[in-house]
Amino acid sequence: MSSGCSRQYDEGRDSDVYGAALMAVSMHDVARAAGVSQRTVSNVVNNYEYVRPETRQRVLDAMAALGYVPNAAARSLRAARTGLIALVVPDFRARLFADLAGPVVREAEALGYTVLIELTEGDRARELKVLTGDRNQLTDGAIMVALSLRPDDGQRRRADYPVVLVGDEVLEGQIPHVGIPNREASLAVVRHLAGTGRRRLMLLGYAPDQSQTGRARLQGFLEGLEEAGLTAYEELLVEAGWAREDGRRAIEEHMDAGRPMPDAIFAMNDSCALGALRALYDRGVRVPQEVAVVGFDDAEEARYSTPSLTSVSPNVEALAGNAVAMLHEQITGKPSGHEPRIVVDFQLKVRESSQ
Amino acid sequence: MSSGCSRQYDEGRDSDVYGAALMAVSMHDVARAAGVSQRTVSNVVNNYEYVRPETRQRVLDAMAALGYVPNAAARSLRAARTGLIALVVPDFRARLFADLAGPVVREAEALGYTVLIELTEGDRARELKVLTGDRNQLTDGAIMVALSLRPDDGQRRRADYPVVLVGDEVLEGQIPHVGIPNREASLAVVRHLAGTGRRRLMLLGYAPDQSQTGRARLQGFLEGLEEAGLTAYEELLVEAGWAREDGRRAIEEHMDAGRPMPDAIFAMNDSCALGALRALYDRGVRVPQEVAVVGFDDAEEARYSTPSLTSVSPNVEALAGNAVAMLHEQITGKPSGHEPRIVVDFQLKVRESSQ
DNA sequence: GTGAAAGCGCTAACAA
DNA sequence: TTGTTAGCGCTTTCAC
Repeated sequence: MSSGCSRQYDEGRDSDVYGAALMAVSMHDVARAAGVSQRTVSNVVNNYEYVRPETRQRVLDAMAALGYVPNAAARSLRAARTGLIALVVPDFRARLFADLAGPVVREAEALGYTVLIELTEGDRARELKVLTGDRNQLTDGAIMVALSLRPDDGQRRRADYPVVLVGDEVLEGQIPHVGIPNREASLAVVRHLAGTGRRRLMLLGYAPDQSQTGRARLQGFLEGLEEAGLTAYEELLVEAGWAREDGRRAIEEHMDAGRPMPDAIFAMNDSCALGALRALYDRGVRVPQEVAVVGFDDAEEARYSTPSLTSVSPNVEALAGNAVAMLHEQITGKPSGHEPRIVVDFQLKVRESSQ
Repeated sequence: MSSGCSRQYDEGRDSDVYGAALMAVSMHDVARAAGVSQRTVSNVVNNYEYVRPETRQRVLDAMAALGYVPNAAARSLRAARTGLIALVVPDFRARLFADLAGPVVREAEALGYTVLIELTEGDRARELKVLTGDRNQLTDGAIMVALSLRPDDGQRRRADYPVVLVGDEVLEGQIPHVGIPNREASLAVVRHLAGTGRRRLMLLGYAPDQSQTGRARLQGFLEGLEEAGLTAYEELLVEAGWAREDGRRAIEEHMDAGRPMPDAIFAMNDSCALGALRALYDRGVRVPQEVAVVGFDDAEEARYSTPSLTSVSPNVEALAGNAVAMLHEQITGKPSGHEPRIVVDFQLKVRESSQ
């Protein structure tokens, strides 16, 4: 009962078609079938060099015959690492986060990791838990887009749980970080608009107590105005959320209130910009003839809106690639070739809405 | 050396800030600190009822003091299940797949699962591997959107690896499946168009050797025409891919070739429809006055295009919820309350493009 | 209510 | 080149 049977589910396997997903054939079973030791099977599975070809073949045959599949849990337990990394984002509805997932999965796979997804809904407690490693010891590390962390939360970080932050750099210098070139790109937008003769620029999506992202974009915007010798009109710093409805409503209210119109609108992101575009269309304001519109993120719909939307296109592949690479370095403990802080590059995609 | 020290990484932990992510404090350590047996710690961790409150508190304190976090690998190894399920999709760029991820993660979490993402790029070999369970024994099951499987691939399925297919039902009856109401919704679209006086309907995105999805939508389209007593014009069955550029190009070519114009276009999905919309706009064809346009999927951009796009909105939450529930039932081996085949409901969101 | 101990499947140190 | 074996951290059966 004990020596011959290494598993508890030998009986009733056929009837138990759906149960006990794991717990199939073990190395021990393969070893027995092939007439070798478990060690040899392990050697074959892990492509260990010094196995006689004939032995290897016998083991491979046995594996195929029995349908052997290595057990990840056992391997992880032994190796003290799971090969899993978490991608922690607020929400997949936000386009940029969904766009991040593909490249992250691809980059991770190239380094031998599998990616699992956690959704925080921007909840501070959940974001903190990632930082403090206060979850299952399931992942070797995490890439997180944090929305609600505060500057001093870095203190609470669990030292031995690798984390890379993407996006806002709330925890300056405390955690490795891959950022979006918010200030630089905003500057480039203003230069573009000023360079095509626009003089009265609106910043749409401003908020008094803003995210770092918002502040950086505002800063770049103001710097750009100054550089171009343009006036920063207070009534053209328009408060609004960053969703389409927000952009649409803000523009409608602005016009309804009879406030002076800009000749260019720089929205904090594409959603907001597209909402604005819609409002302008509804009111018969021609884009770009009367007002130019520029967004941020280069969401796919920016390319296909009517008119197509000029937008800042951050290098998402670089974002993902750097994040995964930095995480990998933390996990393997290798000295970092990357700086702990990286800002990826961007392109300004000039389209119909600003020409 | 052996009795007092249960871990090999006791020394040098502080210097080893990044290495050995797992392998932290074990139950054994907590037990020793709290002066109880490992069994008791386990009982506390798992909320076992019969633990004296005072003992429980002592254990909890020790856990907090040492920063204990349970080890998922060990637990999985013991339990013969990992609590992980895979969401296997071709690509996250396709809107619907990304939209699926959020609800799947949420539903899964409610049932105690964590979701990990695998990208197939529509590669047949990778899709097959999911079916045959020929990967790591890492997940308890998989939810897959398969693009390249063939009808008889079901044979090769590994009986004890739970899988639910979402979308196309290539493996009819062989694998539990949650589908999109392609035929029914297409029928509803034609009824809507015919009901608003349209007579010459184009189907955009037809392909000779089509996916099941395409065939079902075609079928619903044709049934609808027949029902409404309309003619199915062959030149209005327009071959095209389903991406925006495809839709745009197809319409451009159609017009350039001087082929007769429809008074309504039903595109196979929103991307394609939005491409068509753009082509019509560029050529000065008014939508919906001259031509109505309808899409499929109810992507977010459909709501915000100009004009906003009428579209079929499949119930994605239901899709995700049913898929996770069906998978869970397979995993736990419970008799299925659901049918092995489910088609979710839908809504036709009528917007400006068809009014 | 709690303790002792077996063993899940695997890797790797030690032997041979 | 291959065999033997000791655990990785956890759950759980069997005692007490």
